[in-house]
Amino acid sequence: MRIGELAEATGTTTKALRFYEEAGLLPSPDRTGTGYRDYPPEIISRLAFIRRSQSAGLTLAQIRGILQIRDGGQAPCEHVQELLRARLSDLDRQIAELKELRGTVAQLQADATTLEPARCDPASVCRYL
Amino acid sequence: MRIGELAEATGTTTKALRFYEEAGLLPSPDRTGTGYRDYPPEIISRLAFIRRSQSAGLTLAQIRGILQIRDGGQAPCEHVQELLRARLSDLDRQIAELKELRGTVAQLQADATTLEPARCDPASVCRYL
DNA sequence: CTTGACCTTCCCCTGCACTGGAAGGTCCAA
DNA sequence: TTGGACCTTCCAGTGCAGGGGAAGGTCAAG
Repeated sequence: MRIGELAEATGTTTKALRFYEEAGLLPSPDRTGTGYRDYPPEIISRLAFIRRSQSAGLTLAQIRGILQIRDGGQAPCEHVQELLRARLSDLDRQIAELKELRGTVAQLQADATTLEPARCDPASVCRYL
Repeated sequence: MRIGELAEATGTTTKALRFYEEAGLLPSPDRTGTGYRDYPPEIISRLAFIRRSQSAGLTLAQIRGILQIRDGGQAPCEHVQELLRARLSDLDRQIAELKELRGTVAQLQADATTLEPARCDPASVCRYL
């Protein structure tokens, strides 16, 4: 199948497909006599995997790592487990950071709506921050 | 004061100070006879404001907006209130998104540690994702 | 035979907040 | 006078995941 068909079948763009190839996530496909990329149907499930991985918040570099293990003939199970563990603790950290920031901003915002401007000092720009 | 002193006094770098000037957050300072930037001491409180704003999660573009209002002779109170409101709801949205993602990833990770590899289909790369 | 949709490679652009480094000028102490 | 620490400008790159668009080749229908 041609690149446009594949893009439509997988809900992505031809730009992204060429980019994935360049980035080592997709193998270089065969070419037709006139140089058009000619993909085998199996490539669709590979792209489905890429999309599932992305929606789990993995980066393309991490996904490439998994694919390389699989392409090397191994099962990437343990590597995937490790990535998921790391991703989870990273998410916990991010959420905690954002919650703390939310607390700070909420306080600033509360002050800003209840306190009177109270003679802002122009030199310090704004007393609400 | 020279740029290096100012950088040290405010805990930033000379690179960042020149960048802020270029980005319109700092006014162009006077120059010495040989072209060195020569900052007045008041600039320190402006930089303190920039740092406070950054730690509240505002972007440099937003901070520039506030500074421009102040430099135009107005008090930026209302604008700041609006920015904080927007920032707060944006944080709430981000936190909700991350929590949802966390739920997904936690489920994937739980499956990955409890389920046996169970004949992964190499064509779909990894059954855990 | 031409039109329009598709394909190719190529390079630059996006947002964010800087950082690194090169090439050259200046200041101060030994 | 020399050396090192400072300063200047300018250009390029970082990470992330592509997007935009130019210049040109190809395919099928009318």
